[in-house]
Amino acid sequence: MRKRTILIIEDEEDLLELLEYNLQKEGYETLGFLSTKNVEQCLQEEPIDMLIVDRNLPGAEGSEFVASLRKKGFGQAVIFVTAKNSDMNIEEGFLRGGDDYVTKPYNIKELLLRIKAILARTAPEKSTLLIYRDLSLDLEAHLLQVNGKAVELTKLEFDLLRTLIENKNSVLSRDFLLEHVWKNEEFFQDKTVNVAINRLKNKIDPTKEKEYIKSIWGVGYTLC
Amino acid sequence: MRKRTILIIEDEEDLLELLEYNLQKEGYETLGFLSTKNVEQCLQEEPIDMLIVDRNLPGAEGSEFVASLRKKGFGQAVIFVTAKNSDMNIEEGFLRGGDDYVTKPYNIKELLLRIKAILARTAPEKSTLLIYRDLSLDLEAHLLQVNGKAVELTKLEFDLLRTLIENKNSVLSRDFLLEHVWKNEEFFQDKTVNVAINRLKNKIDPTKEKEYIKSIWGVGYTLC
DNA sequence: TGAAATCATTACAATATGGTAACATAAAAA
DNA sequence: TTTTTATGTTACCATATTGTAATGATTTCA
Repeated sequence: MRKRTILIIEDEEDLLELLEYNLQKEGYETLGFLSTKNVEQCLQEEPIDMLIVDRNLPGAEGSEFVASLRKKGFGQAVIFVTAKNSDMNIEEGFLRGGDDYVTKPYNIKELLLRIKAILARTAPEKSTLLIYRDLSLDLEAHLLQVNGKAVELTKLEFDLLRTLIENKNSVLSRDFLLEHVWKNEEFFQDKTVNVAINRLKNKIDPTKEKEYIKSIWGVGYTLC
Repeated sequence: MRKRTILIIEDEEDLLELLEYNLQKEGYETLGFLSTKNVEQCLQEEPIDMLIVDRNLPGAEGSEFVASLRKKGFGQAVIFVTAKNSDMNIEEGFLRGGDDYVTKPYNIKELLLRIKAILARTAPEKSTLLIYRDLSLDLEAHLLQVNGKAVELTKLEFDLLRTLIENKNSVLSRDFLLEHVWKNEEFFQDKTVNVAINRLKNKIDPTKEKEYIKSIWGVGYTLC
């Protein structure tokens, strides 16, 4: 399951750090910014699920910034954080596209709960991620990450690794693999599997330090 | 547009009345209840958009009642109202399916804003702008801007790009695209997709500097 | 220890797949 | 109508992928 990513804009460095620490402890990815600079670019490039924005930023009003994002079509949920507490300000925050509002000094536990509630509504998650050790296979994006780094696989290699992970506690015979990955056991030879496994190994572990795939003599292959 | 209907459970009659008055003034339909009795029947019969629930009801805990509703499949947004203010209680409210939380004595203006924000989220009007990197697709105006500059697309190209952006984290197979863009998978060939993608690429990135669309060998196409 | 079986690795050739241009046809516009 | 535009199809070529065979390494077991 992909981690939810939360982008935070907070000019007080201590507070930003503290917030990131707490969010990471809860299992979120965080991206901290001390100003609105570069935030838009980041939104275009990264899959952000939610923003936490201080309204009192040096230079720009946080809520104005969010309003401009909304105009440009960014739809992510936003929680405003602020020291201000008058009606006027709360109203303005909501009107400019905020989903929730927390006043400083805030209770971190409450903030976490609000985040959870909002994410449950706005980014209902699909679980297309297969994880094995530091391998993560995104079935929809057809993407493999090894220790966080993207590695390109061909369709065959991808299907092969997927089958291995889906059956990570079994040794898979070559016949099994031919049937499930190649879909046509009779047509191919056992050696074909050898070569494919070999190619896969080289791609996911070119330095051969990690030993993901083990061959069981006379039986087949398994993850180890 | 239909008025949004808010169901309120609040045992203090004065407060209930005041709240209903304020909500109606804002243009909502309201349904007031002094206890949880009959609420479920009402939910089945009326199109309710949101519930506002006092947690301190005589007899039942409001949050328990909501939890039981959730179990039965009612998905409406819930705002809890309570005099309590400890972490414990806030947490329990959220965990049991609340979307927001307001403590008495609450500021009616803030409550109204929270209602508005939550309704916007739970019954959203769909955004007319789709963004991907420096591509912005205006679905209503049927207009594409690449880095702020208008680019003309045919209907097919537009639908294709729209589908790609709407599924920007997935690799889309040619079959999927034929089904969703051409609407008739069987009638067309896979090659048709190739050519259409190719034409689209040439329009949004004629100099081939930006690489918006990537083909995944043996799988399909995706934004990158 | 040594032969047989199994497996890893490499190189090469066959095949599948994708890109692109050209053409054909249908639909829309003039 | 003619002209333009949109879009499906085909053909051809480049390239990525993958099966196979050959060779060398490793494991098993008598």
